[in-house]
Amino acid sequence: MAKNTLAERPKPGRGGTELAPSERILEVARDLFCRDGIHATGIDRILSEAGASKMTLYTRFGSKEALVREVLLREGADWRVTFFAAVEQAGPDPMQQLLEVVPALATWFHGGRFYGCSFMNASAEHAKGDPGLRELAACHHRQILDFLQIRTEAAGLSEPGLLARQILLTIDGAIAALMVAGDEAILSVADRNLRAIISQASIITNIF
Amino acid sequence: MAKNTLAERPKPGRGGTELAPSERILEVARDLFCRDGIHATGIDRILSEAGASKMTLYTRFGSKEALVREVLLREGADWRVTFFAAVEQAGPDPMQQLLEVVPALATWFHGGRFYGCSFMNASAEHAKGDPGLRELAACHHRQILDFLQIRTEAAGLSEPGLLARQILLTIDGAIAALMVAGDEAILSVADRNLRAIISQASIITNIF
DNA sequence: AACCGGCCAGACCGTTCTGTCTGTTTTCGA
DNA sequence: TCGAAAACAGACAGAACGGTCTGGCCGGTT
Repeated sequence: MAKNTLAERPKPGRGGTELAPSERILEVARDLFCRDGIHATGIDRILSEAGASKMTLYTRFGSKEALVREVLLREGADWRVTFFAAVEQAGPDPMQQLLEVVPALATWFHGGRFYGCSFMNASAEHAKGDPGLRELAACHHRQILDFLQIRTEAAGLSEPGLLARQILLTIDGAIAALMVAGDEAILSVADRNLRAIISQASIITNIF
Repeated sequence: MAKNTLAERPKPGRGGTELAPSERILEVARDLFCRDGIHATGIDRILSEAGASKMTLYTRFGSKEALVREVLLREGADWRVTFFAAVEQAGPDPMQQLLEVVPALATWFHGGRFYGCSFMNASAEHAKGDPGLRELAACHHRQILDFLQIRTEAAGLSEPGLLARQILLTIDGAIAALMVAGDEAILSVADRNLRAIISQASIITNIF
């Protein structure tokens, strides 16, 4: 009978906070997609770990593909919040904040939940050039770029837009290399690259 | 009847060169794995496009996983040959060769067969931290690093080992960003990063 | 008290996946 | 010319996949 199955249901919330089933699905899917890959993670596994049923998933999200999309949106948004906060933790000085970029990556990497950039990972395991995926990633990149450019402008560095893109490229490289190699030594190399790029923009500025 | 099926078999070689079935499997698998992803590419599709049979695949390679491994080895080796040749095409001067790194990436990108780094892609769609995959990627990276370091030493740049790693990180970032965004404008940003890094190493050298 | 929307359990469907196996045809060297 | 090896086609198995559907249990609303 199903009389006691619901009574034995795993407690949804720890410490008083109850998460809705669709929310648990989103959280579990995010973890599994990032850790093991999207195609390698089946619906059934997500649902069993989230303690949710298929109906909940398909009424709330519609399809696995739509779930992937929402997971990417959430993961990107959360990443930006965390990353931006870590950078701003360096203090009010924009230059100090820019130099905090690599330490912020280090914090992420050492946090134990580092599986690389979810947009890179998603792109890697889908047909290259997928327009929907490209759009999501472009939106994510655009917002990081804006955040960086505000700092490069405030720091009075030359060509702040270009410099922001240079810094973002350095971040991308560090994330990709960290995911593949899992070696934190890459971070010091990235830091050196970051400083070289910034100092180049500083030198040009100081000349004028 | 199967009397004429083999007679209608697609010609294996164009222009006189006949490839062995296992070779055709390897080539097709490489294309499909890189373009569409490993998990998204089924055995049957590889075999049908290669015009080979399952028995050939499983007697020669043993499993899909082993095929993936061989594909990665071959793809990495071929990439290095092509990339190194493109860099050396710049002439005998090591500094000129180092500056040719980004144009070499541009050639690859515009070649129409650009699907990003196969090691990054494979890592992205497998469990993060897979030791077999890490080893393959580390071997690939090591060989690129050696190639670069020979040039940074020959160019008389300071800390050539570190500089080689800085350049490789720049390459990784450019490849990752190119795969996700598909926008060649990234290449000019990468070129600027490369020059900043090299010029930093030059300045330090010239001081002493 | 009756009801209704949200959720769950799990059966079920058709498809696809990797991998095995049988039997036949081609190829090629002894 | 003959026989072994290689490669073929394709059926098959067992599992997993995404997705649909039924039926039942809840808690909150009226």
